[in-house]
Amino acid sequence: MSDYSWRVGGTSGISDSENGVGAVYLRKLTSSKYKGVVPQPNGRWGAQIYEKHRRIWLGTFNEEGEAAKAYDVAARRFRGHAALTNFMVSGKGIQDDIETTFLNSHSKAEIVDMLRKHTYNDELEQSAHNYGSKESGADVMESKPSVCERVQLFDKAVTPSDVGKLNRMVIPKQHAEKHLPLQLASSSKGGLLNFEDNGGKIWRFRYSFWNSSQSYVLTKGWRRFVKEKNLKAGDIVSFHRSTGSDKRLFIEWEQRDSSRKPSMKQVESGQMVRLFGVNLFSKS
DNA sequence: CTTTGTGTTGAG
DNA sequence: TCAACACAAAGG
Repeated sequence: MSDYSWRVGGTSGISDSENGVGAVYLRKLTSSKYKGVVPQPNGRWGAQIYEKHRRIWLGTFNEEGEAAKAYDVAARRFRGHAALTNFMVSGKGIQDDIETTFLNSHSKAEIVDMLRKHTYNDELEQSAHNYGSKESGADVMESKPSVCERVQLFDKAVTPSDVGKLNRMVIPKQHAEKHLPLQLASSSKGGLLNFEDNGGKIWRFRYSFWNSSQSYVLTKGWRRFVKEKNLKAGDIVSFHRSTGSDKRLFIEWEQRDSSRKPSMKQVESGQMVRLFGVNLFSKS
């Protein structure tokens, strides 16, 4: 399938030579008709997506279409359900299908890693199977606790004070009143709310309204989260809620920009064991 | 050796 | 943000 074709109208000279130096493949490769797909010199296809001025390589594929699908998956994970893709249908309603759930349950790094290793479909299928059998007992969530249908409530780029000495995070009133009615918390356990992170770990925060500043805040428990995740001002904290009748809450986070080398700090701070060998956001 | 995927640039 | 291009690094 080495469809090593040249671009239409391109120069025909084919210096097939392999002279030690210099002699390069100066022929133009046929560009792909798919978004996020680039031709490789050997006739295969590479997939890539950009974020924050950086290219994130999604791997190489034999078939152009496979590369395009890889891009689609990444686009969905990086840019949301409405992202422009090659094949997927761009819907805008509630995102509650299996694949969306799967994507929401994995970090960008994990998804990219699966794409590069060509294991995405297997993982997704595995997840789907798991999901289907979740009706039996009461301990099914054991293996993959973070996998369940969820919808995003809101994101917030944490401010310096959110990660500073005040040991609290302000929840924008607009979002608090719409998604986190104070009553929800106070009624249960004295203002305590439980959030589950990607690793399935439960974080309990005190949630209350401060009259002095007329703002909704997460207080007790927040500092621990900031410390363990090594949150820095500008990082994004994302809140989700399960779509089912059980009102489970989820909290995720991601760094503001990848220029601040991630791996080391995250690893050192404990947690974050799910970073893969691949240095997704760094150069060689 | 072959192939990847990064460095880089310039267009949109 | 995006793909084209060249090629050094990575892989076998």
